Amino acid sequence: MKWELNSDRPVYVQLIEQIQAEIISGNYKPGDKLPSVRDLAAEATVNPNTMQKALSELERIGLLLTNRTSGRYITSDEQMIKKLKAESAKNQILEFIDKMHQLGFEPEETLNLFIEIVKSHKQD
Amino acid sequence: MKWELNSDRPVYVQLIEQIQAEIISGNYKPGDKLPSVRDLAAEATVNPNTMQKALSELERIGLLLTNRTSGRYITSDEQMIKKLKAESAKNQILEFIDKMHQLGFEPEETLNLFIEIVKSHKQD
DNA sequence: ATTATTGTACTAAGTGGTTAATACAATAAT
DNA sequence: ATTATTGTATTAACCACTTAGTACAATAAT
Repeated sequence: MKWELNSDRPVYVQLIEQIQAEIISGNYKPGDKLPSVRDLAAEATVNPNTMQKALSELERIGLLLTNRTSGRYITSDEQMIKKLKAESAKNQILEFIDKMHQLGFEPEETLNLFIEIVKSHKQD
Repeated sequence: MKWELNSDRPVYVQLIEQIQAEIISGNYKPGDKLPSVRDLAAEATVNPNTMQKALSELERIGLLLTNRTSGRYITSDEQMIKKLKAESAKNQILEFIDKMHQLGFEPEETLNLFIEIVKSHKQD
């Protein structure tokens, strides 16, 4: 797993988002075992405490489960993941519409611009 | 002007974004005079230093101009604003596509979901 | 000339996130 | 039984952001 971290927002929040995205997108499958906190921290070049903070939060949400010393696992609740995926997508879209609206674009214009850009990117 | 601030990210960054959006969307017109730092700070219930920091940055970019004691003004360079608007929109769209891709959606799927949501929101 | 308003600068204190270093508890592996 | 690996907890230090309070310089308004 490759990590993309910057200092714009708390690192632990970015870790949460990226691990969650890996689960939602299916790169991490339900039931998969995660590397240890220390390994994950090393991989992301982050302090173990910071990684721990992110994992605890994901556990609180229910996306991860801990088996004391055998490690941490992705939830096997596929329904939950599916639901989370739909929710996340909707939130992203609404947030996007809102931001574009703040810039002065109505949804129709936004849609047209979006189509434009997708087209021009296909040609690459 | 109404302000929407949270503690997720530095306040001064959010101030920059929101003032910039007001200019781009045309709510602030080229050449318009801004309220004083103190007034803006009071309006946003933020410390004057924080507002000052945001305004300085916008000035550095060239969006604002200062006339020592007569106050601050929006740039009259309409071309610059227009350009910024196009750039901002494109960045928002690319960022959005990227986030959706991280969730496992290809641009086509994203487009369909987007259309779905815009439709369902029209019916409100 | 005086006053009020403007932007600007500075210092001190508080908070939250991050790193570092260390230690402990539980258990899988041997 | 012993060892290694796991998650977890604690303490101290550092840094960026924010607030608070104050002060100064320039100039528009009077």
